[in-house]
Amino acid sequence: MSAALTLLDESGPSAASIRGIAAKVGVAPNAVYTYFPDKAAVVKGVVERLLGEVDHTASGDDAGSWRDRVAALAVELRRALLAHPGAVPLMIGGPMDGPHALALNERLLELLADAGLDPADAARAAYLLIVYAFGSIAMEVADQHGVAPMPPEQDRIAARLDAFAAIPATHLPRTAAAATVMAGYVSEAQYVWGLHRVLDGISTA
Amino acid sequence: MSAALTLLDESGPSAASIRGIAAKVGVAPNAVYTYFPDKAAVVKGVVERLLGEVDHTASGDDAGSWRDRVAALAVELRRALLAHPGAVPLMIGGPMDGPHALALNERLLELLADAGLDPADAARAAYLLIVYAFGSIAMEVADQHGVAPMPPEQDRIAARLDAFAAIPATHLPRTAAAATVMAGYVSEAQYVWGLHRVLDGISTA
DNA sequence: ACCTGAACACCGTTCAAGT
DNA sequence: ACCTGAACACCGTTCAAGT
Repeated sequence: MSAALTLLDESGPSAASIRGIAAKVGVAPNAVYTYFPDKAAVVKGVVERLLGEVDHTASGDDAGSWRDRVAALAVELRRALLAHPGAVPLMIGGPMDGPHALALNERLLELLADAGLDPADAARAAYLLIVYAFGSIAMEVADQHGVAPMPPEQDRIAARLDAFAAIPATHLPRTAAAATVMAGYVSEAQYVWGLHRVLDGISTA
Repeated sequence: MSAALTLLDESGPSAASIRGIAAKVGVAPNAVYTYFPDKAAVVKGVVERLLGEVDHTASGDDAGSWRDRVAALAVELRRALLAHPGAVPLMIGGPMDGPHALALNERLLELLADAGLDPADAARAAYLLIVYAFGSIAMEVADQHGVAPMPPEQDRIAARLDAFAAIPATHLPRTAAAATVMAGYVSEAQYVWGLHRVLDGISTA
């Protein structure tokens, strides 16, 4: 059942309608209410399903430093979420308190405890990392959804350059220059760079 | 006209419907299409209106360090957005490329240039700060919208404690402990703490 | 230019009824 | 328990028509 849900947001961008799901499963719209009390519950199910796709073993059990392991987990999270970009906007819509969300948080807290942070600092640092990861991924999806079905990265860079060419360089000189700079970066590189700045900040806490 | 838009999302949480707006203005639903081509344009207008509410002078012209000025701007941004919590989910829905969004970005780049960052680092750092601020505010709104119309902070802390009391402490010991820790923090304090960790990270770049 | 009434193809959700 | 048909109160959007 919930398998059909993810199949749906693969096809449509924000076509996560109850009626659409029912049609895809080949059933009447109201039959969905046998399994879910309302649409919010369906969305929650999709979010949990997606978070379950995150491979926690990506942060190896004894691999490198705690920083590398946190970074690997964050990159794996991004990979899992960007596999279904249409579902990403649904995550920030409501609180993430399902089992898979909590398991991810637990894993993160373990890694931060290994880093030597006391529980209070680890709690705040974990929240910071989660805010950064989900915020970054959500903005990435928001900035690109408009061009049709997922053009390759190099084409999107060109599109970004075109879009920012309209920025009035005389009135907003720094923004125009920054746009040129950012257009040269691959999204994942920016994500990883920001992640390491956050990790730097946490290390000083 | 756009004044009526913000008035609307003050009243309703996500009642930003075209028909609802039209009713509030006392006009037929389709009359809205005289001013906006479609709903996306209306949303864009609301977002821009809200970003225009940010007081750029909050980061004083010659006050303290560049860090204090960036922090003041970020806190002012949070204040402006949380004044209309219902509109926050609309911001991450689409790209923010309006005049006020660009002006905010320009101001941020100025402050980072004052900090001595070269244009390339300033561009990436500005994006990181924007991701953090909007991501943090969006998650803050997402975590609390469910309890009716904005209970005071101290009540929400109690609610958070109740919500996390259900966390299985045996299976997720660190998450349970972290939840207790986080419940003791005021949202703005966590926001400012994370902001300074990000600023620490930027300083090391 | 600005507004209306009426209609189109959608929503989420409920209710009574069937197996 | 699981599904259906029919209906309710909504959406965003279009179109022809009025001033």
